[in-house]
Amino acid sequence: MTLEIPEVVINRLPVYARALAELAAAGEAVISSQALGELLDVTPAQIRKDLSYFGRFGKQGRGYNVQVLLSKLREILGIDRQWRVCLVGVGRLGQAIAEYGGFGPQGFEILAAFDANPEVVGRELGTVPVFHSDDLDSFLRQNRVDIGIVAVPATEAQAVVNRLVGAGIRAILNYAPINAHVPNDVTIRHIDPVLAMQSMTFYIKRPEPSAK
Amino acid sequence: MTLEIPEVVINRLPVYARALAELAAAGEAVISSQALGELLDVTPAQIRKDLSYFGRFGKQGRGYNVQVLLSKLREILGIDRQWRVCLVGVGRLGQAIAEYGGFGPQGFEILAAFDANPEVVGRELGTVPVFHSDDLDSFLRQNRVDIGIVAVPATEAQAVVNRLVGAGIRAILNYAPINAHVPNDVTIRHIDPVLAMQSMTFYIKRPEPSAK
DNA sequence: GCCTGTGAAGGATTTCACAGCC
DNA sequence: GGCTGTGAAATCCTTCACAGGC
Repeated sequence: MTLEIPEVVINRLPVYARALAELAAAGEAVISSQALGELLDVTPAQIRKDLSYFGRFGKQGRGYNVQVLLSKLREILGIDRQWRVCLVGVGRLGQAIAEYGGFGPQGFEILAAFDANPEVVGRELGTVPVFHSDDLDSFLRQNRVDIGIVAVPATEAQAVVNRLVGAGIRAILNYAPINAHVPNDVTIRHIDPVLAMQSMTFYIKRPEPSAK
Repeated sequence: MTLEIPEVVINRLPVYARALAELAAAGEAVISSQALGELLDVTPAQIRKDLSYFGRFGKQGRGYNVQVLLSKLREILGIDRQWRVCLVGVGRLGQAIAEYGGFGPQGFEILAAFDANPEVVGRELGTVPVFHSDDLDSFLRQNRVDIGIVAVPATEAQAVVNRLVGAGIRAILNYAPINAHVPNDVTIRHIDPVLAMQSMTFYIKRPEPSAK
């Protein structure tokens, strides 16, 4: 039914939602695609087109009601509910993720973390208990987990992804510097600051010394 | 001269480079666009087209010499040299970034970090000295810094970006959850795990309970 | 008068398909 | 025979521009 919605569109919706949440917090009641576009460096036409995939949320002559549009977007994205997350890998990066305060308030609850290192197994990171990696599969069998976060070394990442996928997890946030393979029905996103840096240097490198 | 190269292409090159580095480390001498594409979930035609923006690096009938292509890509991207980086914001996230071992080996040297909190000013994070934010501008005047990393709270991020841009920095890696504005000649990349999570939930949310 | 929603146009990116070379 | 490099075709995405409602 719903004609295929481009992934680029889906990726922009959370940005819109975040801006709307800020506007709501600032007490703004209404915003036009023009004004929202200026806030986000996006053309107004793009915002309107993106939203039109999902319905008609604005009022001609007025714009969008901030609260209404925000709750529509939250519903569309599925961020109007609580999501259960597990974290695999409790090295420095994994610890930072577990103790990072940004997921909880957005509805992503990290239930448990897993690692093979006896130094961390049994500890708690903030409120996140750390279990042994061997217990990952049984944990996933006994608890509903929606999303997996992978923060293990590159060499182990594909194997961890495979275990998560095998246990039925359909969304993975991967911090390991590899291009992990997943089946079509699994969504994966990569967080890779080094790749981001490496694409920026292209633009700032001084023009070639000369023709060679 | 160089006809405009699409940004999507630039963003893929570091991925290719990383895979080639792994292949090189594994002792592979030659790879075809077909085989590289399978490794990376990219079509062979796309790899060939991407590379064709920059030259002719392959041999018909054989494929690409791994070492040669890798060093070409490193040169194209500008990751064949050392880049000087400063970090602004030494909260939990900033500390994790400073102590993260992934940048150094890729040629990104974090020279200094800045924060206003007296608890951290004067300390060292790994090998990174922490200075007071007030000293940021003078530091940037006295030292060549190519890239800024922003890890301050959302409320302060735009102001920090403005200071970096004002000091002549032309590439910024932003970890703050805002859409910072920069002039056209400045490149910015955003690292935002929450946005990544929020775009995945769209795909895993259960089908609507029913028609309403 | 202002601003949305949307077909249609335009532009960008990807894929095809094949000539040419190893 | 295998594989690159590349115009041309196909697809995808963005922007235009305007009818229609507030």
